[in-house]
Parts: sequence; C-alpha cells; structure tokens
Amino acid sequence: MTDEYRPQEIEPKWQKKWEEDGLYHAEIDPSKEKFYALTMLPYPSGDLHIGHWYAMTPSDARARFKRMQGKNVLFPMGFDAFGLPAENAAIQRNIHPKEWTYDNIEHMRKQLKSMGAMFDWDREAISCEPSYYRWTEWFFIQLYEHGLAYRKRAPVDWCPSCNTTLAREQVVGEDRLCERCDTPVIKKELEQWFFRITDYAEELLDFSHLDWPTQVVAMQKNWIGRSEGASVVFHTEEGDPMEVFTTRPDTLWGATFMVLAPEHPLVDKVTTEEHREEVEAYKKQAERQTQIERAAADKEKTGVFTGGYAINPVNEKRIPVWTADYVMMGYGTGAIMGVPAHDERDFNFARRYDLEVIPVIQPEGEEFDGETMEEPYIGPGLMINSGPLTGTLITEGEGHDNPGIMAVIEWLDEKGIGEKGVSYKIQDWLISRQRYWGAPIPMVYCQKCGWNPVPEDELPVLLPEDVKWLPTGESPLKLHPNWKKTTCPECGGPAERETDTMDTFMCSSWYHLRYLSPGYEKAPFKQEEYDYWMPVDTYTGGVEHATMHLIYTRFFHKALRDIGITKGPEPMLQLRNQGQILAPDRQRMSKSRGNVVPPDPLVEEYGADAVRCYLMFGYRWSEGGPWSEENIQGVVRWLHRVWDTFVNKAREGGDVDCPEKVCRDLRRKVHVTLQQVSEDYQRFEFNTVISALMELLNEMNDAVQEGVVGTAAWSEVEDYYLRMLAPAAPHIAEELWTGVLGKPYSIHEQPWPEVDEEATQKETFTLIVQVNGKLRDRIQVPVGISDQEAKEIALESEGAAPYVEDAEVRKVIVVPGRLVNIVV
RNA sequence: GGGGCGGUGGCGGAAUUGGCAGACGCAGGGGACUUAAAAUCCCCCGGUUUAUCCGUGUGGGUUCGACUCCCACCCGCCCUACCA
Repeated sequence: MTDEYRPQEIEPKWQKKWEEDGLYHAEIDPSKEKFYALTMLPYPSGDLHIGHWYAMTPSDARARFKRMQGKNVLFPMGFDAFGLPAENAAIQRNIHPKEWTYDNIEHMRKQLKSMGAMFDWDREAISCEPSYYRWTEWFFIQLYEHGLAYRKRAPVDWCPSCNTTLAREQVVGEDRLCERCDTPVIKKELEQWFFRITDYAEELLDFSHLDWPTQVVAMQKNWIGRSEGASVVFHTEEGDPMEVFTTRPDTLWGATFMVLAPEHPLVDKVTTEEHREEVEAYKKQAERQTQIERAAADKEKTGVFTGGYAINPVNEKRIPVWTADYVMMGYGTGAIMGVPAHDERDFNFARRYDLEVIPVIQPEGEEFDGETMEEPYIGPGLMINSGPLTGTLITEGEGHDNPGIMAVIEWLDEKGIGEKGVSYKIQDWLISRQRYWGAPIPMVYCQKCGWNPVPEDELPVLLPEDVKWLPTGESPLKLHPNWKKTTCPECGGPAERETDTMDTFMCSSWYHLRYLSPGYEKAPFKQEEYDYWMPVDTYTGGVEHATMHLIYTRFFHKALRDIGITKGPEPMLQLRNQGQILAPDRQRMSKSRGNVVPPDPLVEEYGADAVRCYLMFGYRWSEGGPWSEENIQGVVRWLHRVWDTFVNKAREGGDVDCPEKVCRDLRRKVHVTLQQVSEDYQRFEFNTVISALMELLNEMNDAVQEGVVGTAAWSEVEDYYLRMLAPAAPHIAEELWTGVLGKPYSIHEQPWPEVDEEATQKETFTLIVQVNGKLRDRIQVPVGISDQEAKEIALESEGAAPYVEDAEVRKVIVVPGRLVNIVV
C-alpha cells in the first residue's frame, strides 16, 4: 500500500473490477423498490466535453446515493446517433456517416467509462442500429394507423445550407435562422409527414403529475400558447365565410377592417380586378420577406387593400378587407378583424392607412375620440356603441376569467355568429427530413393504392450502405438507383418508398424505453421490464431541450398510452436541469472560440474523482459557471488529505486515552453531517455535500490530534465517512474501504447509514443575546434551559449590560434554543 | 413587448427557510519546516474614522428582529416574440 494518493493507479483498477463483476448491472428485483435514474444521452459528436461531465457525474452521484439507500437503480447510457453532423462529415471528408458515427461512439464510450459512473453498459442503446430504428419505424406505423401521422403539402421552413426542412423549433430568432448553421431560413412547399401533437395540446398543459422546474413548465406552456376567446365568422360581400379567432370578441363592434395573411386562400378571391396587380406584388414581396433578413427594429406595419369588403356580423357594417404580413397564416385562422381602438397593431395599421377608429370600450371617467386618440386603449371598461351589449362590463382577464367576454360569446352563440374558441401556438410536429442518416419513414406509395405502411414483418426498412455524398439538396435516398423501388403491400404492384427520414427527435422520444431491453427482437421493450421500471423517476439534462425533446417525449408517451403501448400520464416524473459550464473567460465554450475545456487531460492529471468532486463542489449545480483550474486545487488537496488521514494518520496511535468529550463531539459531527449530506444529495445540492465532507474531515483531523484513533467512535466515523463519500468519489472510497480498512467489497453495495438522532443532540448551545435586534453577546448555555432562565442570563450578560442599564426594558423576546432579544 | 431565473467579500459560493451574514474552498498576507524551492502544517483575511459604526443591487414597508416576507424600481443572463 502506497502512502500517497495516486488516482491514476487506483481508478482504472477499480473500473476494470467493477465492470468484470457486473457491479452496476441492473436486473428486475421485485423485492426491492425500483429507481429509474435517467440522464440525457449524448450525440456522438466525437469528443466528450466537460459539460457532459457536469451533467452526468453529479447525476451519477445521486443515482449511487439512491442505490445505497436500498433502491434497485437503473442508470443507463446510450447514443443519440442519427443526425446531420454525421452527414456533413461524410460530405466534407468522404467518410461514411456510419463509420464516422461508430468511431465516435467507440471513443466516447471509452471517455464515458473514465467517469467511473454506474452506467449499466449491458443496457446500452444506440439509435442508429437497425435493431433500434426498426422500432422507431414501428412506432411511426402505430401512430399512422391510429390517425396520428398524416401527410400534407405545406409551406415548410427550409435551410438552404443544410438542404433540409426544419421543425419550427429549429428556426431561431427574429431573423429566422437555422439552429445549426445560422443561415436565414426560406419557405418551400413540400409534401411532409406530420404528427398530430396539437391533438394533445390541452393535455400537455397539465403538469400536475410532474415535479419539473418552473422554468421548463413555463417554457412549455408558452410554447403550447393556449388562448381563449371566440371564433367568429364574417362573410365577404360575395358570401364567402371568413373565420377569425379573437380573444376580444367584446370589441367586435369596433372592427373597422379585416386583414388576411398574404398566404390566405381567400385573398385571390376577394381581390378586385382594380387591386389585383398591387395585391400580387405585395404577396410576392411578403414571400420574399421571409427569405431576406428582416431588420430587427423595423416593425412598421405594411399592407394593401384588396378592394373587397366583408360584413361585420354583429352590426351588418361593411368593412374593407386588407392583406398584410403582420397577420400570420400559422396562427389562428390566418385572418383577423381589425379593431384599431383597442389593439396596438391594428391601431398603427389604421393610422398609417387612414382607416376608421371606433372606440367601443370605455373606462370610467374617460371619453375616447376615434379621430384624435393617440394610442389604443387595451384596459378594462364598459362596452359602448355595441348594440344590445352596450353597457357590459369588461374586466381584466382572458376567456372564462372575464364574465363580460363570456356574456358576449354567449350572445354570439345564440345569434349563430360565433362560438367559444381556443387557439394554440403549437403546430403539428413535422417529422420529415430530406436526409440520409436517419430512420427511414416506413411508407410506400403506389399509384393505385396510395400510401401504405411497410408490413411489420418487413421491418426494419434498412438504409442502403452504397450512397453518394453530394450536396445536391435532395435526399441521397431519392438519388439512389434502386433503393426506393419496391412493391405495394396492398396490391403487389410496383411502388416507391418514402425517401425522407425521420427527425431525430423521434428516436430520442422513446430511448428511455429501449434501455429496458435493448436487444429484444419481438417488441420495442419487454413488458415485464416496462411494468417494473417505468416511469422514469429522475431525469437530468440541459434546459435547452425544454421545448423540443421534452415536449415530444411527453406527446409520444401520451399518444402511445392511448394506443395501448405505454401506461400512466407521464414518462418522466421528476426533471432537474444542470446549469452550464462556461470557459474560464466566462464565454460559452465553442470550438470556434477555441476555449473548450477537454476533460481527459484533467482526469489524467487529477483523477476522475477530483474532477467529479470539483464539478459538484464548485458550482450550484442548477446554475453552472466558469471553469477554473485554480479552484479545482481545493478539491484535489482535500482528496489528498482524505487519503492521508485514512492511510497514514489513522494507522498510528490508538494508545492514547481519548477524552470522552472528543468522541462525543466527533460522533455528533458525523451524524449531523450525515443528516445534511443525505438531504443535499436528495435535493441535488451537491456543493454542500462536498463542503460538509470537508468540514467533517477537518474535525476528524482535530480529533486525531486528541487521540481518537482506536476508539469505537473513530471506527464509526471512518466507516460513515467513506459511505458518504462513495457516491461522489467512487474510486477513492472503494480503495480506502476495501484496500485500507479491509472491509467487504464493494462499498457501492453497502447501505446508506442511519442517522442516530440522539447523537446529534448537543448539551449546550450558543445563546444569542440581542438588544433591539443587534448582536451584543454570545453565551454558552445548557440545552434544556427555560425561557425564564435564558431571559435572566441575557439581561445580566456582559455584552448586553451597557445597553440595558439605563434604559427601560420594554419587551424581551425569547426564541427557545436560539436567542433572546431585549427591546429597550 | 411577454415569460423564467438571478444580483451576498478580490473570486466560486454558504446561511437550519424570519433569528450569529460570509460556512466550505480559491486567491492573497504572515509564520513553521527546508541549504533552497515545491509540498505540508499553523495564524490572519467584508469595509472603515476600531465602535452604542457601516455592510447581502436601489428606495420604501411589515416585524422585537429581514439576504430571507410585501410594494416600487435598477441591472444581468436565458427563453420567446407582429400570438390576433
């Protein structure tokens, strides 16, 4: 046994032994309570980043803590292995995406293993394996057969650089840039496959079964974007219905114009010959507008008059129909009523084009004049100029929170003009990608029979290996000479395969299920595994997935539940997000900035345990912060001190008589620490886990000076210390436990210690003496002291005396076991 | 514009949920050991006019007592955005 801590020697040794012994392999055990701890799987980009360590190693520590608490813990790992970068690498370096991906996986698996995490590699799942994507395809067919997948021609966001369509979630910012390459996105009309996630919008807004961060809940609510109001049908003068959605049906009498989105199908019909040229030009320009970068500040509303008119159904008023690009085809019905007196945008538009402004909501004590008002009025008030509903009180609040609006909707309903309506921002999930490296969409098109799914016994539809890497903009599958040629499952005649592949979010929507039985060939998972392990108890990962993966996977679970494949309301009960580790310069780490901190050299120099512990200690886990090579030294020193205490200091002595008080105090400290550490692991407060262990070590070393080594108290402290340390620093804990103390292998199979409540009790405490709330004295007093005694001690205390002497004591507050505050 | 999170020493961060502000660590200063350095160990470390002092972004409030609760505001980060 060396007397010096050498992580480079002990860490690989234990990793090898743990793996040989299958120490972390999880099996169904009905006698134990299960715990499914899931951490987001990496994309095999090539190298593990310190951010992966930050996300995964504290998650590992917590999974280990749960295991020691007696839970049967499943903590799996895999690779989200389909996706664009593999294809980009293929084009750039002429290497097959499969080869690139598998090389990366092999390398990253090795890196992951250096964490010393309790990943169960027997359950590894890789989404680009045929045995995996066979089931991704199968799920698609399930959704298709239950009416949740459909095909439609739609204007889609298209990245001209990546040559692919993008989901709404992958288009970022005002400039509408591609999430991956920052190229401005353009619109393109294509036949695409969609999932009906909007059918689940309402249910997705129910977070009552979830313990998720408020931030993520807020982001999802925002993303789903539910609005309550009314849908009202206007008609053009020619009698064509024009449905609008409004959250303010109470302002219907103030509608002085209509606006259609430029892409609205009715625009052509309503436009008069006189205005056709102008409207056509505007439409063209609007289309281009989405293609060019829009200046951020330019919010000026533009539009053109179509020459057509509509009839306001509430008062038969004839109002002009305009088209303008501030109305979006993708939200509501793509048509709005313009109420300039009570809407910011409508107001600006009306003033610019000199349209009538009629106020119909009036707060007390105000009288608006449509001609002269300088800004719209958005607030509450009484309805005026509103026919039979004049005088209705409109309060703050939307939909059913607003009785006045509800009264209006009821009236509209009675008259057959409109009805209660709900609108969502969320759109159906577009899953088609014109790419090679993804799971093929298992559909076949026949001239005679239309679209049909590939029969289940023919799955998986395999990707062809012999493809050409040309940046053509078309899917390599489409260009392949014969891959798409097949026969119709219905009539047996010649047919063609769908050449698009699926969005990789489809693969990651169910990976937590594949871990349950990764090799299984009869179904995506074994039922008994599902019944035992699901749902996921704790899910950890980055907040960047809040509106994509985390909505998709909830939808997926709910859709499969309705089909009869999954069970329960939600797939992941508890979610926790780690923050982000920044570069030492406080910038986000990126290859282009060249400030990426690679974990491997750190592991090489300080050991995995030190890196793990520093990532736990140096930050509030949910916040993150800049990497600091300076600060890691504190943790490195601490681990060396731990080693020194257990290996050197504690092996000497034992012949000195140790005062009983030292033992008692040390026992108290260890049990108080145990209390805190248990709570902090539970709450994901990893920084205070480590600081508590540092404090305890400091006290242990003080006690060693007093001759505590050799006592029963010391044995207990040694034992408990290593158990508490084991989740955070699994290697050194194992070495000291098994190798130095000679206790039974493995520490990671030991139970978590129990707090001895009695040992945590103190005999004395520090009584705080305040005068008028200011600290004046601290006095050691016995624990069970009465309020009266405490009061007397405080009044007579040296520190308080000068302030109390010539003053009148008005009141004395006693907080038992804590303080006395004298009010003078 | 809307939403979320946050603001505590030179730095990372604690604070039993309304009761000793600054735990633990980094950096810094001093000392011990050493021929010397590293390592290690010990001491100091919010400010100042050194005292009935000031101090948790700012200003108010509630309270015997506020980093913690309430109101108003300022700043930073993240998400989202012509949402009808």
